[in-house]
Amino acid sequence: MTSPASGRPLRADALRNRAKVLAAAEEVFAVQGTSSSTEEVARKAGVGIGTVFRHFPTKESLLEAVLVALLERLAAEAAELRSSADPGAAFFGFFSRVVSQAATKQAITEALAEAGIDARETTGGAGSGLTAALGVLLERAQEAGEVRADVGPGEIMALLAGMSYAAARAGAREDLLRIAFDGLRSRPGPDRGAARG
Amino acid sequence: MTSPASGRPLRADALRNRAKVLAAAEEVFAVQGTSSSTEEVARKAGVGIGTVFRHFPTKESLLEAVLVALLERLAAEAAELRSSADPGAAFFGFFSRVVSQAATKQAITEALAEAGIDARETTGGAGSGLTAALGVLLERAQEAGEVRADVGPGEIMALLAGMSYAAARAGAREDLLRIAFDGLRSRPGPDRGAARG
DNA sequence: GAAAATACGGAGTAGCGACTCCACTTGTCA
DNA sequence: TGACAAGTGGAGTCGCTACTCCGTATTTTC
Repeated sequence: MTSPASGRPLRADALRNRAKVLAAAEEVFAVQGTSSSTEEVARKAGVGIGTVFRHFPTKESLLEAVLVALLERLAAEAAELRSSADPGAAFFGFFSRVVSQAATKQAITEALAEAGIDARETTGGAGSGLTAALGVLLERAQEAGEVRADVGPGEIMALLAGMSYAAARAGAREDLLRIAFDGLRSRPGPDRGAARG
Repeated sequence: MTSPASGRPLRADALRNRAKVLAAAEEVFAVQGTSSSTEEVARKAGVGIGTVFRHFPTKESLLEAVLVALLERLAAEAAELRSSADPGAAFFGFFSRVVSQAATKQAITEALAEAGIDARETTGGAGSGLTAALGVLLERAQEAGEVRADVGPGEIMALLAGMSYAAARAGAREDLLRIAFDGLRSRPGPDRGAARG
């Protein structure tokens, strides 16, 4: 992602500007939501609008780049916890961290929701790295008996997105996580038919 | 809401049109999201744009009217279940129903999220009726030992909004509800410090 | 059933936001 | 260091959408 698809590498100043735009976009989208204008991003980055569009030809492509960057960072964090001595704490701690970040950074919720869609369709999309890293954390926590055995990474991604959404709007983050975590820890009992549609 | 704040009651045709607009707005917002244009609503209702704006002077006021109507309907449903013989089934069944509706009707998720904000601030806003009705269902389920005692209506509203969001984007509705319901049923154990931020 | 009051429809206005275009600047390479 | 390629900035275009205005139609009232 540091050189154009066709031809030479980017010029030094262009590379610098690209990074500035990406950073600015991340901040603007995180705080004010993804419907913020491209001009706002350009202003924050200290470049002209033309420059933004040169690097990211549509708003959608800019948004996508930001979301991918967010997901990659989360995936890296998850990967670091892979060999933690306490798999339960690693899993639940990571989950909490993501939700608490999302409460102030709206873009994360959207990234998770999109990645969740990907995960369900098993398309090797943007979120596959996070899904994979999360899968390892999940598996280890399950082996340690800290998380019920009948859930997969896809459900966790969806739960992550849902909790992030709820926490960002209504507060009550800790109460919600308490409920979700107890649900994740509980051994599946006999089906009481409660989830009928 | 059937006569203007100042003066005479609405003319018969105006009353008719108001209802048509409200119904059309509900459908359009539910299916295509709340960023659909007012013109789309007018077309669906079979009236001119001028008529829409005569009844609802801003788009925001139209949206609010739709959301309030949705919340009132949900509150009425909840109220009907108040005297059910099986409080657990009543509570969980209602919860499932709302989430499964929200999966296809985006407006519901937004209404719930707004109501969740209301509920937390104890503002007697649009969602207070639903929060109250839900509170009764919750309390009865708690007395019957079907739901843990340490959650209140506010958390349930937030959970409802979060699950609706997740179910609408990522699917996996039943899996998510299974986790959430087990979390709601579980007796609160010793604090394992998992919900730290 | 006619006058007065009320409501309707939809062309028109205003403003915003994504995206383009090109004269000008900056970096690269021999 | 000069020539050329690459990149920049921001005024301008285009399309979309919330909202207004007013001539016409409908309802109510007496």
